[in-house]
Amino acid sequence: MKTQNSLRNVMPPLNQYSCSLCAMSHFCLPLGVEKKDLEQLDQLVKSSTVFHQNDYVFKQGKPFSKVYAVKAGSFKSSRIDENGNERVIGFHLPGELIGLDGIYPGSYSTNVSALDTASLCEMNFDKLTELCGEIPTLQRQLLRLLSRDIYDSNVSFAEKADQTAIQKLAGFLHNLSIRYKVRGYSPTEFNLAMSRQDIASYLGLTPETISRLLKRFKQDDILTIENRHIQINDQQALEDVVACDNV
Amino acid sequence: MKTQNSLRNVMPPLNQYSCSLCAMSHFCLPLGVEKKDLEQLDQLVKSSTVFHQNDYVFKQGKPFSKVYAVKAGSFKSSRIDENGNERVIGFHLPGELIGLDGIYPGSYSTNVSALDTASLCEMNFDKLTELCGEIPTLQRQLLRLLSRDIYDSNVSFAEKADQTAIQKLAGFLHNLSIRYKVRGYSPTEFNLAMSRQDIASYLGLTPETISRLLKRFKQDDILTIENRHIQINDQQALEDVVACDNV
DNA sequence: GAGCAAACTTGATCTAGGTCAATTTGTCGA
DNA sequence: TCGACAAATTGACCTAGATCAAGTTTGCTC
Repeated sequence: MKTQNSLRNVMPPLNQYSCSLCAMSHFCLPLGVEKKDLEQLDQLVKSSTVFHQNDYVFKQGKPFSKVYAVKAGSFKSSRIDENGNERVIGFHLPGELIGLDGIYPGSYSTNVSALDTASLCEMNFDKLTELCGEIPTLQRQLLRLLSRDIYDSNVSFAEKADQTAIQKLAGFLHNLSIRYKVRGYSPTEFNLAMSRQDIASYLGLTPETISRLLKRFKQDDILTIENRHIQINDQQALEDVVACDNV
Repeated sequence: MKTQNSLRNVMPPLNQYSCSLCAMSHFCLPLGVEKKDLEQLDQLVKSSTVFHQNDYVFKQGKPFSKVYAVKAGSFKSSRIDENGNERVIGFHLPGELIGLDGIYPGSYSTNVSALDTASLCEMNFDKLTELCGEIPTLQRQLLRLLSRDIYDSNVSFAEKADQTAIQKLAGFLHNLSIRYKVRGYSPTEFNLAMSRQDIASYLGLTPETISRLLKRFKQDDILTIENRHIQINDQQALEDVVACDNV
């Protein structure tokens, strides 16, 4: 049974109410924090709030007070522009922190919603920073996670710059694959939690283009895709497309 | 004399060796920190390292150990891709922190170099985080500054998405103007510290396009520009271009 | 202040990906 | 199981901005 589940990005069991028992602790805030200190962290974490598809965690402009850690499933963050168009900023997988963009302005700057049935841990940010004053390793990890967001956006900003549409899409799929792999899911077979529209918005393309490019990948046997179920048949070819656009 | 200087983005005097005396303390780490605590911060800050045009602060891949605060002048950060092409990530003005992207990977992920004669304060990051454990307001401000980078990149990512070339350029100039204004420089007359090539790279355009668009702005009397000296004649028109592309 | 490389400008042409419009397919509530 | 609405696909066409190729300025070095 375990083998079968690991083929898909299904959720791990939700009945884990402690950081020390959580499967995501190696990606999340507890990384590096000693067991005895984790008890203090546990006390300020409200675990496993469950969300269903399209449920909002928070909306753009809402006063900032908490940060969230993805426990299972996926979330998307987006912003609505003055014309009412949604622009997807990112997708969040288990172990990733959400809401860090709200510290500076004092209010959340994005909408965050669940893409499938998913769960989060909630932490009061003021209490978390207090605890960071007492536990240096926790402070260090919080800073690392903030830095990761900066690092990731710098790298992807630079990479996307001169990429063609097909390179962007190949890079996106490869990135998803890596992130699933690191988390113990299959890197070659998973369900896309997001719509073509979401992917297009995130990559700065149109749904029509996504559709046409996926068709090309299918024709070249690089991947098998049916609706939102995707299987990567040739990971190397996907990487080759990212590296060079003359394919 | 003071009045004349304030018209341009000239550097403030460099002989300020204490955070409590620094003109940028309201944008930088000291914000919100009490006077008595600032003495401790002063002790770990190495002030006013001077850089000349094209001098590197650090290069991509160098082990992370320090963060830097811009004291005067401007810096650019960029990444070099596998083909050797430079991609500009951002421009940094006084009061902004540099190097925060290095915390997570443990090495700097960008090249940072001076665009003109400029100066920095250096801080050992481990010592800084230690001090944050003792001074909650300092910790809070460090977190706010990290969060600002995330916030800014989210917002600009979303904004640039559906913008035309002229909207991006108008937005860029308007943003520079605002940042100068906040820092007490003239918002309407300043020198562009960066080349057309740098602007193009940052906006995901070509130098040719930048050149043609600046010409349009000149023809429409929205701005006067001679080489790198720029004067914004109609700030409102600039904002109108950003808001709507049918101009 | 002469010489030269780098930065910038200008014009002509081309194309990747957007736009618009018409189907087709999938989903979900009653 | 049906019906209606949203998501995805497909095709025809178009345009913003890239590319390529000269020029022209600027500013730096000796």
